[in-house]
Amino acid sequence: MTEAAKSKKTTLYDALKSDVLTLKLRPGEDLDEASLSEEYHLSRTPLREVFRQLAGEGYLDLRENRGARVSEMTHTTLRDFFLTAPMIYGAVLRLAAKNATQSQIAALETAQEAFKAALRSGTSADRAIANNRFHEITGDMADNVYLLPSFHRLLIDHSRISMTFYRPADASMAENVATASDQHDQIIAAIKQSDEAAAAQLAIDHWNLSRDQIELFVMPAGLDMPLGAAPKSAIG
Amino acid sequence: MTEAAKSKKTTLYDALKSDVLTLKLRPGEDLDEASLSEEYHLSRTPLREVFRQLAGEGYLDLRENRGARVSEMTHTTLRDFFLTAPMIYGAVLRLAAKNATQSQIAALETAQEAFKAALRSGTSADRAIANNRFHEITGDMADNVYLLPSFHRLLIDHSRISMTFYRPADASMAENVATASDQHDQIIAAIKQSDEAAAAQLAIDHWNLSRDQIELFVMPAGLDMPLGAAPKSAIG
DNA sequence: AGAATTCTTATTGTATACAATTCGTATTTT
DNA sequence: AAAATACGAATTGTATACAATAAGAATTCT
Repeated sequence: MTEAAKSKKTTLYDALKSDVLTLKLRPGEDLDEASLSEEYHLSRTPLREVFRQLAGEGYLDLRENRGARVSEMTHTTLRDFFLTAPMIYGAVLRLAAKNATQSQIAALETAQEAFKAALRSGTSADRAIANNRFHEITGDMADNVYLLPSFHRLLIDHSRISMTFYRPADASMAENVATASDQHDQIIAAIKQSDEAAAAQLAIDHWNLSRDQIELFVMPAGLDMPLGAAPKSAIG
Repeated sequence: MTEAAKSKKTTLYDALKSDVLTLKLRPGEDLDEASLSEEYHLSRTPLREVFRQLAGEGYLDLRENRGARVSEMTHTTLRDFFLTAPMIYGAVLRLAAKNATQSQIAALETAQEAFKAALRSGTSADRAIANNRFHEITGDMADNVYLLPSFHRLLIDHSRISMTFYRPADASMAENVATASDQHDQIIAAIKQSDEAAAAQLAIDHWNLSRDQIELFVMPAGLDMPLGAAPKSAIG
């Protein structure tokens, strides 16, 4: 039964990660040991170990005598994110272009196919998970223990930010996502050619696209009102 | 007695961290749950939770059914370290110069005094811990959740590398350490003046100094042989 | 009534017992 | 004798019981 038991722990671990990335578990949300323990058929002891690990990786926050909650997204999150991500991801893709193995490249291509499939017929959550998987593989390629901790932390919020600032119905956003897919293809090409400079530049471009998407969300296209119409009350 | 119990867990946590940083626990060394449990008067349950947390922070590696060991230093460590550290630490000091509060600056000055005291009369381990503390505070100042995970991972190996490549008896190395202390003073000054560019440059300088120290270790000063003596074999 | 305090309940933290796996050793087999 | 297998001891993983803390409800006091 240990195979099943280990699988139970891994199942819990993977499920919590996925739920955090897709906002099924919201930032700041409390996690109840007892109910999760029952839900995943696992005692509290291994469950709490999983909590600790996820806290170390930045998915959860642990507070003394007050249980675990999903790590917060504060008002400084977006700013810090876009300040840091280009540097870290530029370095990651540069190293990926330098170090990627053939099997890793194959894995990246598979992940990109899965991402495209999610774009065609998946939910927003499917898309976020597939996208996350793609970037995780570039992290594997970079293979630098000092870079990866921050990179992984960035990927968590990248997924949560994408889930937050996306309206599937918005045409501009749909186009943005298609562009993201194109950039993935270009990233693969740059890595295949060991073109470090191109890979680093694509990292910048990729975050700029994310930033554009957020702008589309925060600053929607103005309503098509004729001049001289009754003014709408300002919000805020 | 929860105050004492919590303190026990914290004591274990701090002790293991310190032992890893000072190489009292060597890279790759196995940790025995039973004996540590006895030594720190703590049952295995909370002990294993501490292991998980330390693993998440990069101090330990956990292997399924095979216990915990101190995270390894491989042959790629030095290279990856000096490849990554200038970028991360440059960014950290830049943000520190931008964001530091008065109380943080006071804490940094206190840490620097402690570092100087360790230089005068402490052991190598004291020096390493004091130095680590100094840099940890600059991390607090930077206050960026995406940067800190990698920064902390770097600090772990910075300490271990320093402990490895240092001979107190070597005059050049002693001078190097004095220079490091001067650089700390300059870092404090740059932060006080909110001089981001200077802070970022000092980060570069500081790692270059570390690299010099390693070179002194790997390539010791030539013996004082008269010209015409048997040539020494070149290293590298 | 409002504030403070005590008591109850729910949740978190720890210890211990037990199950499962790994590792070293001894035995068997070729 | 070398390799393979099987056994046994030591170590790791999990469940459960219990202790300690925090949060909420009820009571008391002013």
